[in-house]
Amino acid sequence: MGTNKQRDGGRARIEDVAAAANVSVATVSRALRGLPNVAESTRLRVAAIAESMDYRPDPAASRLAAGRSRTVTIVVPHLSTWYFSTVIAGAEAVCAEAGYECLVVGVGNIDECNRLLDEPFHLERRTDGLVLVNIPATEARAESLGRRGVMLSTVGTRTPGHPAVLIDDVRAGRMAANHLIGLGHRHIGLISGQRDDPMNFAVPRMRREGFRSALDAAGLAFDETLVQSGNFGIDGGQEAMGSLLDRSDPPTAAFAMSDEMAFGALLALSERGLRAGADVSLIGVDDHDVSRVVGLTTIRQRVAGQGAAAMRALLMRLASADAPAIVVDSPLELVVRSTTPRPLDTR
Amino acid sequence: MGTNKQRDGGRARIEDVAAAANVSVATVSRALRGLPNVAESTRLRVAAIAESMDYRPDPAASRLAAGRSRTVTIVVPHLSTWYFSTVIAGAEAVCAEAGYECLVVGVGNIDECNRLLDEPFHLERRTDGLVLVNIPATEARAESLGRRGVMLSTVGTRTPGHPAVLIDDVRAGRMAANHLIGLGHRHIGLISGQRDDPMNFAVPRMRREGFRSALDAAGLAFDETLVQSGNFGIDGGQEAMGSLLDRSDPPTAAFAMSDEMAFGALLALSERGLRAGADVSLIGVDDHDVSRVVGLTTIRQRVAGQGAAAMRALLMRLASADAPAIVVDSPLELVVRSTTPRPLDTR
DNA sequence: ATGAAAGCGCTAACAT
DNA sequence: ATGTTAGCGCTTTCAT
Repeated sequence: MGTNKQRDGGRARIEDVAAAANVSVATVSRALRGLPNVAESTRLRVAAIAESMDYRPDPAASRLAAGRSRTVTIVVPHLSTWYFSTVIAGAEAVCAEAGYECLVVGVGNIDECNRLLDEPFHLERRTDGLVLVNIPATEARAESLGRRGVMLSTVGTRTPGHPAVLIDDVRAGRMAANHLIGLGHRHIGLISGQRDDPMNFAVPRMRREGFRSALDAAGLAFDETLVQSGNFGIDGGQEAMGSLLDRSDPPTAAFAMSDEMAFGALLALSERGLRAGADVSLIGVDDHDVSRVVGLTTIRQRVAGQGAAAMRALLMRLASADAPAIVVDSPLELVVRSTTPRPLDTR
Repeated sequence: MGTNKQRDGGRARIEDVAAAANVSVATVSRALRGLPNVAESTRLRVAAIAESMDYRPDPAASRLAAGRSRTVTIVVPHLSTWYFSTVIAGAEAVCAEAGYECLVVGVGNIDECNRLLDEPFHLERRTDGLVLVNIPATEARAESLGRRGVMLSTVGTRTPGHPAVLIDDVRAGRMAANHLIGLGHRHIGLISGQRDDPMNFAVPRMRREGFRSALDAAGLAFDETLVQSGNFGIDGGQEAMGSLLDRSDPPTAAFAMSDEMAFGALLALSERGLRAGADVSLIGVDDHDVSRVVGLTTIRQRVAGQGAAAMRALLMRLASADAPAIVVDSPLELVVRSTTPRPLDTR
């Protein structure tokens, strides 16, 4: 009765399926992966038998033999931030759907981040592709990854030749400023991300540029001293808004570069007995889940959608290396809430 | 000159290191992994050479040969929720520290979840262990995983024989209720998670039990009609609080089982022109990042610490299968803010 | 369309 | 303390 090496306790191996189907392991491998040169009848029979034996290829074996891992890695600066966890959620869903595994790694600072990208040996053969979220990858680093067979896709940054999902940050700044200007504000504070944050310095710069261009267009002066920087979280916003409010001529409105910073700004206001909307108008960017709770006006972005789009672009390139490096411009939308009321003294 | 099989473009293999160090591959393997029976001098030399060649073991090869993957998987119901993403952040940090990879999978509903656990074939050989966050695993499922060599560790649920990180949910409910009672409230609403949510039905039940026991101890009646259930997010809290407020005799205070539910409750209040603290007192559970922004009194739990602890327990058991199945009781702390002011009419 | 067989790079059992 | 060698389970030429 031929060799019978099937293990009892263990799982079925390709060899067991091959024996049960009376074909070679090569045929099983081809049949199950939908490769050409397998008779349709054979493919069906093998698939049925594999199914009945509950066979799953061992990923480690398949990786070793094929040199690809069917795994992608999402790299984010912070895992627990609303923005990043929402991007991850969007990306992971797409990833799972496609049968890929999804590794996630948080890089606390720029050094960790560069170490990761500079020594692709850590990644090589371990992951087929990287989704970088707000992680700047120089062209050189990207190219070195590419040479080692690691595909790239980014959210919030752009590396020429690789797919990217972006928002128009300049426009975001302009939309926010225009909303405030339209409400009659002439003295507007800017709660900015740190310009020297190496992690994603471009975002603060661009949103600020948009902000400034809106002021220009409205014939308003851009006052450097009304710009306060901090980290992108609640603390950063709280401190920045604190500085603005403690001026002798505090602004009548402020644009915070993220909703979390705006939350911090709210805190700074209430510490001083001031109320958002009534005393100072406030607008953020993101549309954080909690923004509607505090009535924060914001520039909404589709965060989960961005993660999903970046992952989709990556998987497409994994499927065929010469798939185009799509660049997605993710939509923005002004959501008006109570922190930017219509001016009472108008009309 | 011996055989020279070293590839030029590719990465170094163990064989290349062995050749360069004039030892066998076995010795390299032992030396690099810190196994016994390697002369210290040899270990040092091999390590230096491996370092200089920038050698990293191919994880797939090592997995295939060793049968272990040095990968753990974190399973959560939702990836983007504050609670879950914070647990993940805590766990991932520990994981990275230990040189393990960290897979993350979100299971939308109980079916997906059971499918995952019931067909460990997906997991087997793919992951060494599972950190289940608020995912109930029956003893049978846990045992079947164990037989297949997948270790288990849980957060928020407990499976006998496996490490777990828990809070005392009964106590959380009691602490919250006692705080409100101490403030003079006698008519208290309960904004509860769904009792029939199969995902983690035990939590609502236990917090409710603690809530009830505090009422009992204070000689107050427990009014079923003051319990409103909803999902654990903002929506759920908003609807539940809405129902409570629309009663003819609305409660003077409410206990929401999560801060996000409490955020929803705040929304319900402001929709009706009421103010938290002034009109209705409110307490939550978690100490969400944003809670201090809205001045929410809450029962703080150390969420990232829970993820870290669960991961640590898992890694310990991975290191030696007979490490104890630690059960951690994670601390709780009342944080009083403005939604539960001292009663003005007292003293 | 199918099969045979040579690896993939490492670990672990056994030998020395 | 070190070396030899047989796999781990799959993919992929190369035959047929």
